[in-house]
Amino acid sequence: MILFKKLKGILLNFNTKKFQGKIMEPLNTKYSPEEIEEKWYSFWEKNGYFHPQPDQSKEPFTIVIPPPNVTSVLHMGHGLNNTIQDVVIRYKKMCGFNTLWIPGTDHAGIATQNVVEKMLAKEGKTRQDLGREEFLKKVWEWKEKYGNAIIHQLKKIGSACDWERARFTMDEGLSEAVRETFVRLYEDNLIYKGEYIINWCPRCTTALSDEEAEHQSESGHLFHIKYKLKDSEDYLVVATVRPETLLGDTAVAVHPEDERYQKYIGKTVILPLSGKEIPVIGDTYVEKEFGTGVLKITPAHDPNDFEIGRKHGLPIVNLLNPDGTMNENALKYKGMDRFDCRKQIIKDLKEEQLLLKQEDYQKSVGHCYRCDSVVEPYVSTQWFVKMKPLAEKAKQVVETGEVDLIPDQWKKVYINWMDNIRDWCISRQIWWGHRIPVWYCEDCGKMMVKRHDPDQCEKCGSKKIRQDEDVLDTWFSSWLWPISTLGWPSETEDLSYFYPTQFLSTAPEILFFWVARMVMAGLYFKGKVPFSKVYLHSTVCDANGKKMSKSLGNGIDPLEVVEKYGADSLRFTVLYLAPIGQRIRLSNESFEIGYRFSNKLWNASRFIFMNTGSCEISPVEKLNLNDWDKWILESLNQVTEKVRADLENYRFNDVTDSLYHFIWNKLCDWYLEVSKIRIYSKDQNEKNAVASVLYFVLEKTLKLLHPVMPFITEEIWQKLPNKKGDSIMLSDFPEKMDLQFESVSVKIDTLQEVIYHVRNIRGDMNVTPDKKVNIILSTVNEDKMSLFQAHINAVQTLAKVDEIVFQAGGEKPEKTVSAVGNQFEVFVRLEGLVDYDKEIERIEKEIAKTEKDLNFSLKKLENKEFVDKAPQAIVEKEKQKQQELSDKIAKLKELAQKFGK
RNA sequence: GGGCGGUUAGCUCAACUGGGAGAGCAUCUGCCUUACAAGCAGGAGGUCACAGGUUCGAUCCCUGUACCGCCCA
Repeated sequence: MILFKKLKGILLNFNTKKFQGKIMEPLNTKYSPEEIEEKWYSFWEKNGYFHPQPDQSKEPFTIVIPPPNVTSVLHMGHGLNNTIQDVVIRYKKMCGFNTLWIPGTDHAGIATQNVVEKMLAKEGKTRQDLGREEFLKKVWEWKEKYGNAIIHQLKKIGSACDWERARFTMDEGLSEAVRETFVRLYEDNLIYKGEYIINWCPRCTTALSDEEAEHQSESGHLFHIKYKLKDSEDYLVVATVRPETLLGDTAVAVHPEDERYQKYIGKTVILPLSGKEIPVIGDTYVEKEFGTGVLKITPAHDPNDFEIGRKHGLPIVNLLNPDGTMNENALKYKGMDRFDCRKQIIKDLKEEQLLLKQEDYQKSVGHCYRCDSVVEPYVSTQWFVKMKPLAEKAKQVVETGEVDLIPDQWKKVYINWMDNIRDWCISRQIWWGHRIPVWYCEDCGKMMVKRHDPDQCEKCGSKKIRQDEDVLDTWFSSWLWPISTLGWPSETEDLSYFYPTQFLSTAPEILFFWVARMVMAGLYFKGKVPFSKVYLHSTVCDANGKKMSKSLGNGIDPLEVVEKYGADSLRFTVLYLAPIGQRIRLSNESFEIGYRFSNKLWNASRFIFMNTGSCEISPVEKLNLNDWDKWILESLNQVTEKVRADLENYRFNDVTDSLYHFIWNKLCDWYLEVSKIRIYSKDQNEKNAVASVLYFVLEKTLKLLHPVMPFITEEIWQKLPNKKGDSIMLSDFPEKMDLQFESVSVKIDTLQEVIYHVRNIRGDMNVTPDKKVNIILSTVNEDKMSLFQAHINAVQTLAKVDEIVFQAGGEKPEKTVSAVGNQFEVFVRLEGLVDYDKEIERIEKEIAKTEKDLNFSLKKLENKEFVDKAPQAIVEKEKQKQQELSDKIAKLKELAQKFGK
């Protein structure tokens, strides 16, 4: 067998030499993505196809990439997201837009600092050992060395990004944008500094925004603790999930209408373990039904308590050091780690018999989104952006559809968030990032917020000024991304031409972090929404439906997939498997879908090249088309229309599905097979005609597929005799042609039905493909008769038939096996004896099936209400169906009777 | 606790505005037929989660239940 294959290869290679005419040499026998992908990527890049210039005669179409972190490596989520963007960019380019896709990276303050600190830790050093300036130098070195890796990995999957416009959030220009933004918002009273409760990561020792604290459900306990009343034997029982914070309690609260506790309001309780006296207050915030109905108030360590504390003027007692150990306010627990402290306090409460009850309870705990440590609600002085004024307009543009979220359901989520928006904590206690442009005078205490670094105090002239130590949240630079990458705050030509952008594709989890804030920034600083369409792509999961993540280690490396199956296979597969708004489940084997499809396309193309070398290719308009030609052109027309519509509606899985079935099931299974008749014919005119149609269809098909599979389509397209231009990337996306070929589909359906019946009989009767059969086609319908007569060849070739005899109705011929079609019968003549038992079994099975259908149809038609109320067309259809089924049953019964004798 | 999705063939998912459900993979049978065995031809496989309701008619619309997932608190 192996020998045979090898021989086949040699023969093919030998044959191809003969075919070197006006057509370039055929494709390699084997589809090898690695041999073509790099070649074409550098071809596109070298020729500047990714790098547009503002051109007033053309309409721009712009996408900004969601900038990946400099610390991350390409994962499957990027694979999917960037495939989607690339499909849109390439499609729009082929539609004649002046397209720009801006790539870039994000400095990822906390994450990057963590990486570099870990490196230092290996040398036994801390960032404090180096000092701020030296440390930042190290981070930049690291960034230059490793930070661009991810963005270049995007090239492997074919991304048509304009690399000359690649940006980084810490670039000079983008830093200027950040500073301008900060100062302007401060001047407009939208940025303020204040002491509030924020999320604190004790491991990163920095504040986090609400969005950066990820809440997870964990099993814990609800502790019932006895708080004794002052000068009394009476006591209150407080229920809490965090007993370790009780030393920071500054009140105990009950609902003012709670009959059990009303009388205690205004009294004083003794705080366990410390003996401190704190008041009992009344507040409607307390839920009477929760726990015991008595709430301890710890303003420094709970956001709700913080609010109540403010309302009641309670003192704030902070128990924690920035690193998560207990401070002096924790009295004898000072210096202990927060988690050890909890254990110790529970133990001590038990010993003093103050712990009355401990019940299981599911609690929600915040974790740092960068290092996963448990974050602490923590009171400190931070910088905030006032969100309400910005949110108002940002909400409106989504409500009106000026910014369209796809799929639709995200609108509600977005609007809900905007309605409940809270101020944004933007200061971070780290070194890597945009330093806050605020200076303080050491002499007079003056605070200055400046666009340019000052060298002295503007009030007292003192030179002793120092800049705020903190840096800004990374998202404070990424929310400017659509404007800053185009040059803002400078009014550049790029900005005025390419802004606003048209499309954004991103992961749903950063809808608030990033998308919502970009809308705010775009509106506030530029007066225009930053994009009109936002596509929130599917979540990429493993085969078990678990989200792929680094910590779970269940990710699939896209680069390994590209190496094994090729970028086109990766792209096709992720789109094919990602229905809009759903999860996408991937395993390593999933990519075989794309690979098999690539291989199919490759081989189909190879077949065409191999057999048409000597052909004269003419425009299809000049050809005398047969029914099959018309049918494939009509099918092409339909798929063109559908693919266009689905691309416009971002239904990427429908795009891949339509193309898959057109290419595989129509072009390859039928048209290519039937074209073999003419391809192998001796008549050169016939050969020329079919070759012309084949190339026409192939060229259009490749273009339709190019946005999804850029490499393989370019490789094949470049070898077409009928290509025009330098690259498929620059060609026009196919448009629907004006054809009037709808009527051929009925004809081809009938022919396919005949072929299907013969194949079915062959299968049932175990006739191997090497044995040709003779058949009799019987019909009283004249149209069908002439159709069959005109297409003898197709039936012969596709059903492996030798001789066809036509018969205008009448008796079933002897020694045949039969099948009943729609207004025709097929009789397959079998050598030797026909197995009558088997034949009668076949027919009876068919009768049973048909009768079931007929009964259903009759039941409907017997229903008066159906006939009266259903639309006329539906009733007609049903009647016709009933007629066809009855006819079929009559024929089948007639046949059965013959055997019954 | 609030919000948003989902439940269709053994598995993963489709089905445009209601008119007796499709694909890929897996499976069974036959086949190296001169593009492709990563292939071809044929077959089997589904009370469309459950219970009500609207309708001549419900996988599709409405209500409720169960289970799963995501987001927010």
